[in-house]
Amino acid sequence: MIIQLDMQSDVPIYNQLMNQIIEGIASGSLKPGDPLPSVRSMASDIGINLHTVNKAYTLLKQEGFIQIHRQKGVVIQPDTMPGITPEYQDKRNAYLKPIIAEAICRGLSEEQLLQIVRDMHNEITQTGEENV
Amino acid sequence: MIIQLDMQSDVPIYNQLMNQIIEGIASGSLKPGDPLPSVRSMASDIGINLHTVNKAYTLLKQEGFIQIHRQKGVVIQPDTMPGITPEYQDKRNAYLKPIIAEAICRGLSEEQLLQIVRDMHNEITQTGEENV
DNA sequence: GTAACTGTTATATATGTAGTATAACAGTTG
DNA sequence: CAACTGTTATACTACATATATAACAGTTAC
Repeated sequence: MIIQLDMQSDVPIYNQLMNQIIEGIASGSLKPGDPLPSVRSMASDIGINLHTVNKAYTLLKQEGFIQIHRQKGVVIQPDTMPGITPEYQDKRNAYLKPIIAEAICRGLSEEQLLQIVRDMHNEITQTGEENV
Repeated sequence: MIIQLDMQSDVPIYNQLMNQIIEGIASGSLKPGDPLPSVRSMASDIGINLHTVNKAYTLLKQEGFIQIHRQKGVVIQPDTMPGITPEYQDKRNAYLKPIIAEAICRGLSEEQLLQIVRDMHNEITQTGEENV
């Protein structure tokens, strides 16, 4: 699990970290039950503070993507991954709508937009295949 | 042009305002050359500060969605709308990737995801038709 | 038992962004 | 001249981000 952070980005570090772990799960490079580094080692590995990692882990735990045990440490959700909740749908649509609206303004056709989503979907699901 | 703001949202007000104007353009309820309220009247209409509106307008101007004239006031871009720039593509993909990754984790199939995009695309482009 | 690790909590600080408030300037319009 | 326009400057509050240091409670290995 290689974490790449952009310190110049307007996206908060804890958010980038969350996204990369979620992308790791989506790609299959992180499988249910797989361990994640401790907050301290992850923090020193990527050169950030302990609390920033802890914030990302805590939020991922709240959303159900990981489990945190005193004994086993932090592991990718081994049981059932979080499903399609109404809160998730609302949040997803809220984030998706402005992106689609801007794409329309800039002249992207519906089919072009769908192709971008297809490409990105394949890019994610095929990335992890090599690492199996 | 009815602006609906969510003061409890984690999305900044100036950002919500930008998004709604962009959605207005995408839906066709705001057409090239259409005037927008002055920063002061828009601010008092929706009950926020002058500078928050000004920030949204200034950013929309920088991206090319509106024009600001001393004489005519603020109008929707009457000439060519901003196109598909490399910066836009990078930003769009950066925002799109985490959404798709989370959808995959939560068990959405590629086709389900595409259908959501189709639905939202139609929802936006058909909303404005009534207001023509 | 002690040492080294785990997540967790508390506190403090620095920095940047968001939002408001007030004021003024320069240009346009009626 | 009066009333509007966008624009700029300044000041302030509030909050989020990120770091730093420290401690606590539990687990694991020697």
